[in-house]
Amino acid sequence: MNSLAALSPVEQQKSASQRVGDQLRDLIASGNLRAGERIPSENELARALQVSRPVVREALRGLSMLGLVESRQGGGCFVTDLTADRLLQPLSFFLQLHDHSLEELFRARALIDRGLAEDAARNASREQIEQFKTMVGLGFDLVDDPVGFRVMDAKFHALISEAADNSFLTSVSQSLYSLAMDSRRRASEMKGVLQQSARDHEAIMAAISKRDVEAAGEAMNKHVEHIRQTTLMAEQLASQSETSYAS
Amino acid sequence: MNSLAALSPVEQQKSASQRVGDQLRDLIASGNLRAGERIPSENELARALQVSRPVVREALRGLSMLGLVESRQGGGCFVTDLTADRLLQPLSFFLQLHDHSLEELFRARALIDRGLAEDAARNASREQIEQFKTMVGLGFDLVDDPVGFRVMDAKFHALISEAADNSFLTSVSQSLYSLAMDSRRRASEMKGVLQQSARDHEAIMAAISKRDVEAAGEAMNKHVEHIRQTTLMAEQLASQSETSYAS
DNA sequence: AACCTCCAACTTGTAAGGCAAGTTGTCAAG
DNA sequence: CTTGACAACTTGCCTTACAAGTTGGAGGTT
Repeated sequence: MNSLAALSPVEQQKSASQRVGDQLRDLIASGNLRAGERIPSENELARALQVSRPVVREALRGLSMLGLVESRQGGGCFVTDLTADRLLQPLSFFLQLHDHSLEELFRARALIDRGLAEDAARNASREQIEQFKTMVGLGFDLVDDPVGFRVMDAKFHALISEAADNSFLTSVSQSLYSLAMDSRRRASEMKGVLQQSARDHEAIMAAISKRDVEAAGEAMNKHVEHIRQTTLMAEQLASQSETSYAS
Repeated sequence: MNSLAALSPVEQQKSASQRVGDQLRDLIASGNLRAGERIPSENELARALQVSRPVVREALRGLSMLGLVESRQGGGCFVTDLTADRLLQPLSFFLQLHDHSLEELFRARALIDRGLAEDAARNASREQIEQFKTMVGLGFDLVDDPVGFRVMDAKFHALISEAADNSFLTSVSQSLYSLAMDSRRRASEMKGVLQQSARDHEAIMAAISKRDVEAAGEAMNKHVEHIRQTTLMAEQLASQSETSYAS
């Protein structure tokens, strides 16, 4: 019998600033510190927590990088609005790092948007379906106006999220959407791309208005697949011209 | 014409520690600092960047909270392994904060796990399918051992994630999984629940081994639906006994 | 009395120095 | 060759100090 198995790892107590940061984070999570609220000054916190000001500062800086708080010189430190895109910003670094996972992200978006479209087909109100119809009509008018189309496209996806009524999935979907936006911008300049998107939107709208859950999911799946293909194509073209420029 | 329109917002220069943090983060993102690599000491960085040591410390602390670096007292500061679950840890706070209704989270998990099961059916290797089979067999032996079954269950879902080979979705799925774990613990004590889960696992495994993508997704969907029902039921029972105790 | 100006107090940003605690590599003794 | 202790280095934490920005109120003006 190995006596090593009986040994518990040495309790590595976290650093003081880590503990302070955790406490403040829990205060925010539990609602004791609400969005926009002012946080006691660094000196007050230091006195209250029996630590030095640098410790408090490091903790606040950490929370600031996580998007939980925001400090204004001379003004004090405040809890941010705690919106989804702010809190999910570290996510974009993760994507930047593992950039080989573009395929993964498109797959994720396909899954999630398919689900959102299904739920939209289940829950959409009369007014929302009317909005879908006007948007689809508008889309066909904007196939030669990339900027205008992208604005409409964002609203279209937002409306689906709204109809699906799932704030968590909406947050994730929007993060994925905005992450691919730079690449998408290039792709939307290409010929025929927006035409295809307009047709896709029409198919999605038709399925939702008919309350056909499965068809809505399937149409959205195809839409994301089209976006994936054209976006990757645009990326390839961009990197090719880049290398030819470098050589 | 409004002359205000010509004014650009005051260039609010970020704080020094923020800039230092951004620089280090970019070094990591660009691969100049690789996973596990040692970061120059705080004093060296301070000299190199022409700032004071507290500034460097705050930057490193921020990156540490983001899960990018890890400092050991006396040992130095190192880039972490940069695994997905470490980098996506802020996500669990986000889930905790916006207490999205349990319904939303279950719906999200249903969507994502359905997709993972579909991809697992597409990609699973021979060895992984063998592992699935042994796990399913083990599951039926553990229907009277809630603790053992939960361990197996976690491995089962982890294996699906592994087979699906999508680190992003895996992280989200695991976050959702562990988030509902406390509630799940209660539910798994109930009669028949684990029996149903074992049968669900069998159906999922069968679909995957047959490479039936759609059936795998459908089986997983039903599985999550069963989990949802029994978990919510257990929650209700718990809250009922709680109120009766309080009165 | 209402309003404006200015300043003092407060808050965050940054710098510098110092000591404690932990790790690591080296070097000498066994 | 192994082992032990020591020295150098590194992070953790504290203190003090000043710069830069914000805020609110005192005091004078209208």
